[in-house]
Amino acid sequence: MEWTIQELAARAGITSRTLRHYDRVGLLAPSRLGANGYRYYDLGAVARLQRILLMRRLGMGLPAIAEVLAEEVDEHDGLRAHIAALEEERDRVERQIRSVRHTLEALQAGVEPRMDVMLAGFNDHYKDEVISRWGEHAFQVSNDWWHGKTLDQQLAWKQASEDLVAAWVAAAKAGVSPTSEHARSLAARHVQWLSQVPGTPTAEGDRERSIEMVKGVGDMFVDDPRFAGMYDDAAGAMFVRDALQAYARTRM
Amino acid sequence: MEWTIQELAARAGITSRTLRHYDRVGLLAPSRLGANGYRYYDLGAVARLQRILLMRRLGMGLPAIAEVLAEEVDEHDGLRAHIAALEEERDRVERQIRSVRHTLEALQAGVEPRMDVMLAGFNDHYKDEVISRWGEHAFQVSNDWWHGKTLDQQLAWKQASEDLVAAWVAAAKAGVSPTSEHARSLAARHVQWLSQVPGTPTAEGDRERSIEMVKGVGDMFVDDPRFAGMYDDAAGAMFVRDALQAYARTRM
DNA sequence: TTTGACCTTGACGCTGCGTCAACTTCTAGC
DNA sequence: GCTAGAAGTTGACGCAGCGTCAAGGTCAAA
Repeated sequence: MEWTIQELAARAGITSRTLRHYDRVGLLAPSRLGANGYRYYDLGAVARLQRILLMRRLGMGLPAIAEVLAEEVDEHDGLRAHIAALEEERDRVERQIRSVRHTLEALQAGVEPRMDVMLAGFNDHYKDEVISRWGEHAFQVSNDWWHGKTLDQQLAWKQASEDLVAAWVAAAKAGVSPTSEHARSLAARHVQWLSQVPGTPTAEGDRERSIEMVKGVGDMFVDDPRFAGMYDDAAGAMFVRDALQAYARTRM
Repeated sequence: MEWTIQELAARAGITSRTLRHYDRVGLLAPSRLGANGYRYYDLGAVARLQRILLMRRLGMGLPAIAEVLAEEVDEHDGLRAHIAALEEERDRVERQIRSVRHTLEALQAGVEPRMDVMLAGFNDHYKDEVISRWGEHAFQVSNDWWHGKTLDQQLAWKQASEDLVAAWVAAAKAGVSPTSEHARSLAARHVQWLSQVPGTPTAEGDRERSIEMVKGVGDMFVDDPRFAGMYDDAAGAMFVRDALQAYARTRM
């Protein structure tokens, strides 16, 4: 028994283009090639195609399927790995749903859903940076913490951050010295504010790493262009940095 | 305040390539274009970019985002539609997980996980065809029914289908007439077998549509190349068709 | 022999950028 | 003022998995 490309395609519920594609990428060659160039498929090819389509329906990529068919990988293990990947995908979509719902709620409450730039390091957006700066664990914990808050709690946190920024800006404009008592109290407030977030060294009582983190946060104000918009001039950012560093050196 | 492309990119946690892309596709143009061709972005552009990134993080496509920003679509409605789409995606992944788990079980039980071709019309693979032939409802119901069965039940169903095919083949080879009593009893058994599946007209007691369906199933044996492999020759398929049609005409 | 269905090989399109390549322009230190 | 290096620009290809023409050769039935 032998089938033409269209017959096999109809039988399998796919198009002939797909079969040509599989031929081209080496996934499924026809069992016979006519003198006219026509592709003919026998039972063995049909069986192989069925395995391919089975795996494809399960969402596997063609290279992965090719690997399995080449028996480089055990089929059971391949499927198990695939289940794990699917579960992760489902969880990702779950999180997205929660996130969009949250956004919608915030919009309906008349609040800007965009998180404040001072949250840098504590949301998904800055995930990579947080991980590289404070480790995977810190991201996981702080991210879960943030998403576990109610909208009201998030608003309170946002308000606190805005108050803090306003205080910093006012002090900078007033020409206060970074080592003055006022600057130190602002820095203390800043550290206090940061230590609310679980996963940070400060929250975990790790003094050595807390000091490093506070210094690092100070540097970010000057070095990181994402913070550039927060102050009218570079001097403001430098003031915050210097105040935080002085605090870290002498009060922590 | 104004930023260069790199500054804005760093601020937003994306690359300059992305910003150029957004410019090219008309999603976000720079607020100013230098005489040297450099792109400069102001606060308005930053705000627009933040809205873009917010929506993108929610998984929306760029054209959809552009629509929202063009205010052709209400933002709330857009998000609600997006939530619905995400929920559907999550459910789809859910179903996939169940399907793969099922496949793995079947493999471990030493059973071929590929459903029998006689199930055509009652599994995902033939979804489009079932829907076009018997409607969306039939697909939903029969698909849920199939996936709700245990492995043992599926195996029993599969065995019954194989017995039925064997009986048909034997009768065809024996040269039985399609209108003979033997052929009629086989047809009755076939209809009985099909009526187990909820969602079919037969199972739902719709006599008119049952007759149509049985005739249609008969036609499929001859017209549909997916059934071609079930019998050694075209005569076998024609025998099954004729027997089913005779049964539908006289006994239903 | 014609007609229409089916076969072939290109080649572009889609999504959202990543990643060279080749070239110009700005910035900072000497 | 010079020069190095960082940053800017516009192409253009690549990715996954085919869909979808285009242009032409082949086959089966009337």
